[in-house]
Amino acid sequence: MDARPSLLWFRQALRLADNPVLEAAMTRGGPVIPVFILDSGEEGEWRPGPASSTWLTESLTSLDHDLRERGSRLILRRGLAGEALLALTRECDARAVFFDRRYEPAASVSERDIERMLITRGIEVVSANASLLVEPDRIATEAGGPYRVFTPFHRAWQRIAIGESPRPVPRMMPAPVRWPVRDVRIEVDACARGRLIRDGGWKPGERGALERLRAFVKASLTGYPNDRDRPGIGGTSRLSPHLHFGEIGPRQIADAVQTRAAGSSAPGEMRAAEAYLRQLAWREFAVHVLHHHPHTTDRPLRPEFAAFPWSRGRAGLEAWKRGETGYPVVDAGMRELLGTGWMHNRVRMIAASFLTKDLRVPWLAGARWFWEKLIDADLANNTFGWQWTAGCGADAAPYFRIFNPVLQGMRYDAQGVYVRRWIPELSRLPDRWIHRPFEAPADALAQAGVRLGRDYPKPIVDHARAREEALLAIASIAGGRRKAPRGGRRSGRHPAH
DNA sequence: TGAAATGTTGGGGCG
DNA sequence: ACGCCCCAACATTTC
Repeated sequence: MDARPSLLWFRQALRLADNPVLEAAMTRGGPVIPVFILDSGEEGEWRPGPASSTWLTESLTSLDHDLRERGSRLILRRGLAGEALLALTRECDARAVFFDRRYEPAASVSERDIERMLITRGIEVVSANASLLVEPDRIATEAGGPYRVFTPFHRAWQRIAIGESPRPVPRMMPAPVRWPVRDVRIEVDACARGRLIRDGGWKPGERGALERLRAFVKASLTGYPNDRDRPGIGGTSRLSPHLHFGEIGPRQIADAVQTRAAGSSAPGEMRAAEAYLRQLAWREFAVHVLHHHPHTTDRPLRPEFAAFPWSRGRAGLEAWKRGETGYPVVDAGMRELLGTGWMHNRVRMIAASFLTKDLRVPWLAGARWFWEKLIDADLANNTFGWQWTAGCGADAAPYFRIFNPVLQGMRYDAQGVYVRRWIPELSRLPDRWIHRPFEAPADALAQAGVRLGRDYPKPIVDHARAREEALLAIASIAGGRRKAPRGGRRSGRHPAH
């Protein structure tokens, strides 16, 4: 057996259980030396923002801790990943480098370059998929191209993902190693826990991810189909940041969910499992689309949207960012984002629809704000979600699908639990008005202690009118095939206008 | 993974 | 008893 060490280059699979990269490295024999490299070049124009970086720091600390429990540790390096890996292979006399594949444009170009460079230097390179049930190149349409519609993608994905996905492998540990070099340094400092992490109740790292999965399967999976769209209820798994950094893998999640469903006689359990797995499919669809259309991080998938008449003003965007649009469910979401680095998915859709359609702010501006503030910021999912909402992406909602923030609020937060949590100044308003304080009679506002325009803003746009204008805007780029919407009346019943 | 406008239906009040 | 109207409820169409 070759006693020369292997480098285990952690990228977005920051875990020790069900990690095919670690498994491959350990199977190969010889010492395994774990390393993480902070290289902004891997991220291209989309460097992680402060929220995501905070999580990463915590996650690396956690991974290092887990490794140290068995006498190993995580080497951290800064700089170009290729150079750092080459230097480390020399310092350790490593013969091979193992890493987890990534699929974002910059990262996948980078890893190909690095692989080629290492091979020319005589280093063996092994990569593996640790992030997806189905990698983006494994699925193609009849015509051999990438999918652009979810439903057929989902069918194809299910055949592969559910049919042949092997059981996850248990937690593995690199054996204790006496480092052959002295100058490798761990720079992960035990920095103060970020406010977002603390206030959001998060626990970055593999242990936190597994706890979250177990709690979700036990307490919330059964109710998932009903509860997942209600932001006032903790009905979602909240695994998104853990998944993004690979503190847990989709195979572990699918296994836990299916095991639960198989062990139950209740028919609802199977339905719940399918509903949740479907969300994993959406996640992988986003990766599929970005992988095959790398320009979509900055440009619409549908080219006709390059001519869309976006609004130029900044005021709407700024009010949206602060959570001061005057539409409670939108503002609650934006404040949840600022306070915890996370936002319920239903509310993400509502808030994104409001920005791109009611305010007609370019989707990229919203995508950049989410990118900066989300602890689960993920290039494929963020890009996909924004283009989907804006109507310019894959399987996009037709542009005329415009969310009504009042109706959405009443439908999914009927008791106003979510709005009251994040907008306490409205908390004494009765349910009837909680999603439309601007329509509440004066005495109801007075009784609740709300002075509109002082305690809570008046709506910055009239939704009914904004909707008409958005429909006109889409008609203007539709090549004259679409007729302009009828009517165009103002609602006439809006106190703020 | 919409909303609003428009069309249809059927029960009940009422002359 | 009957036709007419109103309108809520639901379905369909359109944006």
